[in-house]
Amino acid sequence: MPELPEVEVVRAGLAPAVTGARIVAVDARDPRALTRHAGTPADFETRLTGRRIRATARRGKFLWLPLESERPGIPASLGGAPSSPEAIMVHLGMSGQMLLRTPDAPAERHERVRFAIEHPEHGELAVVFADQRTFGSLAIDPLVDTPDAAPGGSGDDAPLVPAQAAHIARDPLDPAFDDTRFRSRMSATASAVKRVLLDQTVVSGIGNIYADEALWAARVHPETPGRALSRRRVDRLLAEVRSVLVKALAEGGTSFDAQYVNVNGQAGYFAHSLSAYGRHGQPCPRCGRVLVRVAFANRSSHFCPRCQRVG
DNA sequence: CCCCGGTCCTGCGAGC
DNA sequence: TGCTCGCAGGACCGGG
Repeated sequence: MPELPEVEVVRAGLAPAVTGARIVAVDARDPRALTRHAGTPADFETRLTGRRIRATARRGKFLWLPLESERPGIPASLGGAPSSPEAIMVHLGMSGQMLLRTPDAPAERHERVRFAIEHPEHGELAVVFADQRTFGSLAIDPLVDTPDAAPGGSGDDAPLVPAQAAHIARDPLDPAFDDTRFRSRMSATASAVKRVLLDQTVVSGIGNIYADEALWAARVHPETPGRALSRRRVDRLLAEVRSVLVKALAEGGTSFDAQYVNVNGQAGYFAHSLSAYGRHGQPCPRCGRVLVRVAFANRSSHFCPRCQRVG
């Protein structure tokens, strides 16, 4: 559910509170939140305590907090050897939340990890990772150079990306997104176009909701083989992908239930603007035909059988 | 190599 | 009214 717009809302919400803040304490109370962390929960806690957060960054649905390279207490200017760059990697999965709370705030219902931070201007805060379905995870991950030397993602100019996200394509709102590569990947596959949109190595940030919305807007049937789309149709689809992501971002993302919320626990408004997703049985906003839902790749596709045809 | 489908997890709501 | 079961899906992995 958290797709690009939702993760960007979270990143932008965290940015002013965590940029420049020092991590005072870490409580990794649920090891299931650290399944992608190479060490133990205790290792996660001790390696982060005392570190300073340099920035916030996002590529697709992956969010990370780059850390200052200086080791705690030993500035590089005083001869302290800088550690190789690393970041706190965050993936919200299906139901993960990053919440900003007061230092003494009671535990959240599905709280997994809590950071106590101290910001030079805002003072003490708690950053809480809560996650009902436990598909989300945190990790300390080394940062590696981007092959194209462009910034690793939105929010940070450094040409660095977490190793765990290095294989993920840039997202369609990234200025360094490669349209040509996207077109060639699409035209080279027999896979259904929707499967390609969901493939994070082709284009990142799109999940089931925005895939269905973009396909509806572009009048493309989700099962159309990628290679059956003309260049013109691929360009139109990519333009609609960008359009729907930008609109959703402007409305704070899509919230159906209490799962997706911003850092203050508030819902987004884009659910009211959905044209196809979750609207099966209701008329197509464009032609009036009843929208349908069909099983697709262990999830569902929602589309208009009149506006969206294979081929 | 390419493509597809199974798997993890928890809470909710539809339906009996 | 109370229970059970199916569904929601992001990313990864293994089989065909």
